[in-house]
Amino acid sequence: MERKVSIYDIAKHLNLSVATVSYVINNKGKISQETKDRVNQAIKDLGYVMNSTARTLSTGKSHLIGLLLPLSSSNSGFIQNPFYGEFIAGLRMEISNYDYDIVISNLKSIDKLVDWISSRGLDGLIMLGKYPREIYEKIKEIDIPVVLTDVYEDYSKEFLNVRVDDEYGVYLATKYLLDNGHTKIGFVGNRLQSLVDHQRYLGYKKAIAEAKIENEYTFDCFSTFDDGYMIADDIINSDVTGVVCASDILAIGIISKYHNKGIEVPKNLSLVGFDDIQNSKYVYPALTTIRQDIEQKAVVAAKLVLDSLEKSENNVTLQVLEPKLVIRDSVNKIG
Amino acid sequence: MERKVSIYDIAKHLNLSVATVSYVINNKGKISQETKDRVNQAIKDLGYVMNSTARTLSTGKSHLIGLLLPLSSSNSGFIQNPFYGEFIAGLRMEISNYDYDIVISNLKSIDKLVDWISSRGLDGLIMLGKYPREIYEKIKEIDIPVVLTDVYEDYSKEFLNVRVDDEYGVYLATKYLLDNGHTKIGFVGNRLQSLVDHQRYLGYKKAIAEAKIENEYTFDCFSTFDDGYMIADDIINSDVTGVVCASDILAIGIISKYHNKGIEVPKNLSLVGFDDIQNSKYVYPALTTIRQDIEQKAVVAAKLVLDSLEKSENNVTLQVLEPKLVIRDSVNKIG
DNA sequence: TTTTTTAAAGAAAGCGCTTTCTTTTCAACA
DNA sequence: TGTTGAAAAGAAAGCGCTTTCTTTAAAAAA
Repeated sequence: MERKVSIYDIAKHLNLSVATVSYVINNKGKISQETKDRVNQAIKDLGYVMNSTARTLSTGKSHLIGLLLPLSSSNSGFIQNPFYGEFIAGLRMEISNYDYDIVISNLKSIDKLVDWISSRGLDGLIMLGKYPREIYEKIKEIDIPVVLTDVYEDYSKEFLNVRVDDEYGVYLATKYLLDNGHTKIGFVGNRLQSLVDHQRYLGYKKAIAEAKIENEYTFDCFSTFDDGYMIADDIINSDVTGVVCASDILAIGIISKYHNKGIEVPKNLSLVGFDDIQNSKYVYPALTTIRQDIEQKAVVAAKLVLDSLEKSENNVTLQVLEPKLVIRDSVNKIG
Repeated sequence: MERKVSIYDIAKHLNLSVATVSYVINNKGKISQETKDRVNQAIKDLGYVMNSTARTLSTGKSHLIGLLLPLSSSNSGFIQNPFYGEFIAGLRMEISNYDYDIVISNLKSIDKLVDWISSRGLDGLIMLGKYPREIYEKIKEIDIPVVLTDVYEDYSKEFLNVRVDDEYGVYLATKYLLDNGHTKIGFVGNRLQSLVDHQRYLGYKKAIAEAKIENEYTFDCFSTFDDGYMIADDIINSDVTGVVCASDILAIGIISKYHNKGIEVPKNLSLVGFDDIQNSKYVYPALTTIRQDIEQKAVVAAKLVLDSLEKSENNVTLQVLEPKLVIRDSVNKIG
C-alpha cells in the first residue's frame, strides 16, 4: 500500500494551497465553483481520504462517542444480559445518521474513566450500568455531554437521562392482572435495594390501591433466573394467584420451578414480566410482559448526546420512554 | 476546565525538553533515573494525561480495533442474535489486557468500509457476519490484520480466522442421539445455502454413516424460530424420533410448535440444538445442545489481531474452537 | 486611468506528540 | 592537561489538518 494521499498532495497536484483544499473539503470560505470542482475531481482521481486523526488534533473534536459498559469481572452480569446487544444495535442505527463512531472502552478499572475520555478526546459518553458515586463527581468536571440510562439517583440530574417509565409499566401490568379478576397479587423484585425496582414496586402499589385492595404481597429478591427459581417456593406457599415480576428473567425462573414441580402455569399462577426480552416469546407459556424498547432507548440516548453536540441548545435533559403491555399466554382469567 | 496539560508544560515546568519527557513516558532512550523520577512526579502533580490523538498522528498507530457488525437494516438480524452482546463482552475482556480500544462503525453502507478504516487509521479489524465478495477483495489491499469469524468461503484463507468446529459439534450431537437408541434421526438446517450449516450437516452424515445407518432425513430451512415452527409439521409427519438442529433457535421453534399441538417433548421427539444460547436453559424442556463459547471466540479473535500487531510473527492464522455437548432434558432414551 | 471594494487564494502557525540527529556534560584515560 | 567516549539532554522536523491573517486578482466605482 502506497503512502496515503494527503491534502498536500492534492494541493500540489492542482497548484493550489492546502488551505484552499481544506476549505473546499469543509465547504467553508469563499471558493470559486471552478476550483471546487477541480479539487473534488482530484480527490477522486488521487483517491484521497480524510485523516480524521489529524482533523481531531487540529479541531479538538474527535467525533467519537464513548460507550461505557459495566465492567464484568469474567462472565458475570454482562453475558447474562441480552440488553447490551440490542442497545448497541440501536446506537449504531441512530449514530449512522451523524458523523460519529462509537468507542468501547477497555478499562480494567472505572477509576481510569476520566483519563480515558480525556486521552481519546471523546466528544460524548453514554453510560450503561451503575457506578460508585465518586465516578459521577469526576465525570461532571469534564465538559462533554454524558447520558445516563435507567438511573434514579439524585446526581442523575446533572446529566442527560433516558429511562423507561418503570412505575407506569408495572402499573399497567398490575392493572392487567386486576382486569383478569385477580385480587391476590404479588410483586417480585428487589424493591428495597434497587431504585429501579422500587419504582416498579410503586406502580404495583398504585394499581392495587386504586383497586381498593389492601393486601400487599411482596417477594424480595434479585432479578435473576436463579433468584426467581428460589423465590418460587415462597410464592407457591402463599395464596397469591398472580404476580408481577420486576423482570422477565425472574418470571422465567419462577415458571421453571413450577414446571419442575409439575405445577401448571398459568393455571395455578399468572405472571407478567418486565422488559420483553427475546426469551419471553420462546418460553412456555409465552410470557405476558411489559415491553421496554431497548433499541429506542439507545436511539434516544444517542440523540441526547449528539443533539447536545451539534445544536448547542441542550434543552431536553430527561427522556422517559413509555412501556407497553404485551399480552401473551402467562395470565389466566379468574372468576 | 482549564487547558489540558501537554508534555510541553511538564517540560517547561522541569526545565527539560519535550524530547526528554517523551522519552521517559515511553521508556525509551537513555534517561537518568533522577530525571525519570522528576518527570513522573511532575506528571502526577500537573495531572498530565497523554493525548492519544497526537500520538496516533505521529506514530501512525491508532491503537484502535474496528469491529464490523452486520448492518441490520432496521431491527432485522442483529436484534435477534444474542450472539453479539456476548461477543463484545469477550472482546472487551481480552482487549483490556492490551492497550487498545474497540470502535464500532457507523457505516450506512459497507462500500465505505475501507475508507473508514483508512480515515480512522484503524490498526486491525474484526468482522462479524458475511459480506459481498468484493468487500474482501478490497480489504485485502489494506495492510492491517483482519479476522473473519465463521466463514468457510475460499477467500477466507487470506485473512485470520476463528470458528468453532461445526462438523465435529454436530457429529457429537448425532452421536448422542445414537447413543440414546435413536436410529431415525433428522438434520434440520440450511445445509444447501449456508456453508456453516453444510459443515454441520457433514458432521451429521459422518455420525450416521459410522453407525451404519443408511436413511438420511433432512429438513431444509433457515435458522430462525419461525422457520423451526413451520418445519415442525414436516417433522411430525415423518417418522424420525430425534433431530439435530443447526441452531438452538430453530430447535426452540420446533418445540414451540409441539407445545401448541399438545405433542410432548422429548417423549415424541428428541432434539439437540447448536450454540447454547441463553434461551436453551430456560426453555421447557431445557435444551440439550452443542455449546459454542462465543466469548472464547471473541477472545481468540482479539488475540489473533493483537498478536499479529504486537509480535510480527503471525504464525497462526486459523483457530478452530472445540464445541461441547451440553446435556439437558430434550433427549429421550429409546428402547 | 486611478482608487476602492470584494472575491479568491495562499502563507504560516498551531494542535501534541515522536524521533533522528546534535550538542553538552562529565567521568575515565593517556 | 588534554582526549576520548559514553551518557544524558535538547533542537527541530514532521505527522495531516484547520484557521487566522495576508496577499493577490479582478471587478466596481470614481
